[in-house]
Amino acid sequence: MGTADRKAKEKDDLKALILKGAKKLFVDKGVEQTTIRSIADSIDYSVGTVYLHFKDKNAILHSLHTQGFSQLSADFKVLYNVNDPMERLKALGKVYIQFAGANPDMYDLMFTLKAPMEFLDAINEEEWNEGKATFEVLHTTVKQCMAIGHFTGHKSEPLAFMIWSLVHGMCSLEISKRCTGVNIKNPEHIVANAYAEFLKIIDKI
Amino acid sequence: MGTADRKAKEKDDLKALILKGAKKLFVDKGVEQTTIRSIADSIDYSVGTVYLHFKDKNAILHSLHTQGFSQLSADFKVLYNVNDPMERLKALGKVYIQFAGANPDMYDLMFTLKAPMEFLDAINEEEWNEGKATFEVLHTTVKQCMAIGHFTGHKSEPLAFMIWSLVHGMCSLEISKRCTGVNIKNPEHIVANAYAEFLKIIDKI
DNA sequence: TTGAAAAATGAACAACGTTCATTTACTTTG
DNA sequence: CAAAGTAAATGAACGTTGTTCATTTTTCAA
Repeated sequence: MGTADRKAKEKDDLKALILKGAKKLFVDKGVEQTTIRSIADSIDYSVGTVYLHFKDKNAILHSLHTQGFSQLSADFKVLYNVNDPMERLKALGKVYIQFAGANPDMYDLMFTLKAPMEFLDAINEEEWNEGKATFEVLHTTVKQCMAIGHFTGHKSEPLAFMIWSLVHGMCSLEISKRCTGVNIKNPEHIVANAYAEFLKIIDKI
Repeated sequence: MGTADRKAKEKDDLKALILKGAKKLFVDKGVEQTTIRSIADSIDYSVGTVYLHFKDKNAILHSLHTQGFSQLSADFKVLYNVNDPMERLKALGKVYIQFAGANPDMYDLMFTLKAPMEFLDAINEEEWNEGKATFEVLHTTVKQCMAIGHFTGHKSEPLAFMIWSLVHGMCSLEISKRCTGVNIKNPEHIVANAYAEFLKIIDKI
């Protein structure tokens, strides 16, 4: 059935078009400006059409969140060239921080906002594949560091989670504007400076 | 003028009553259920009356956020008994994590949600006094640790921020449900286990 | 008692996510 | 080719939300 195939393609195309409009609005204006109506308007379709392709707004935000992880994975590609696991670990954090700084709304969606997780709950999905894959990159690197003699006396998984928390925490505090107004001397460099302290530490342990 | 004083007191009383209703709703049902209407209903006043005492919803949420910091400060009081700064630093993180675990919505409001910061922006307030005071507790403790020979080669402020980020990051990931579904072996203990790794580290550096 | 000032009200507004009866477009069939 | 049937698209309508403000009610000094 050629027509059925074409129909299926058109359906996929429209779904992609909706996501494209949603992504542009999201990146340009942020989450709260990304309404179903504004998405529909931006691609010259009605609100009802959006709901023919997405169960609800959480489904759209989950798709955007998945796109964000694709982008982060792409950013991680430069790490393939770094053979020394310790150097790769250091670079990993740096790339992560750069991603968060360059895409604060997307970062929020990926790691803070409830919408993507609510979508997973709604479809009875236990696993968070995007997060799992990303954590695995870090965890693997930590294990490789340990294999060549670093971090003795530590457990790889909690240590990896600690490192994730450390870097996530900095990004989170910055994005939610908790760094300014706290009497920090150079608030604009505090994340970089704090990360530098972390780098000193992992060379010592 | 006795009547004027009484009027002022009644005004303050009603403001406190609104906050009390808001707090109960916030703690019991979470942020999104804490609507102006539900607050007004819970104390048998109309929506308009709420707006006579608070500029907008952000003002209410900012007041609740301040109450949260009062509670956190109270929780910190047990630390006064801990004389050794290193032990106090370790206990500080523990109390912080316990607070976040016991009051996830309040923690979110204090350290993640935009509302309280938007309120400060709206009244042209540059400083975030609640956050500043809390960070100062940590920063002071870190400086005291350094004064007795720990953390040599580190800068107190970025290091303190790094520690804050580390602990905040763990709480944030847990509250936003980013720990489960990531294939971590004991997700229910990951925060405690990761904090244990941190404790090992600060003893080494 | 009265009238001005203060306090409280709740209907109304715009914007949101969401639904669904209706209309439009397309495909298949006789 | 026309008619019937199916799929796609529509947008008005619903219930909530934060917010406003003309109106009503209450308070209190004169």
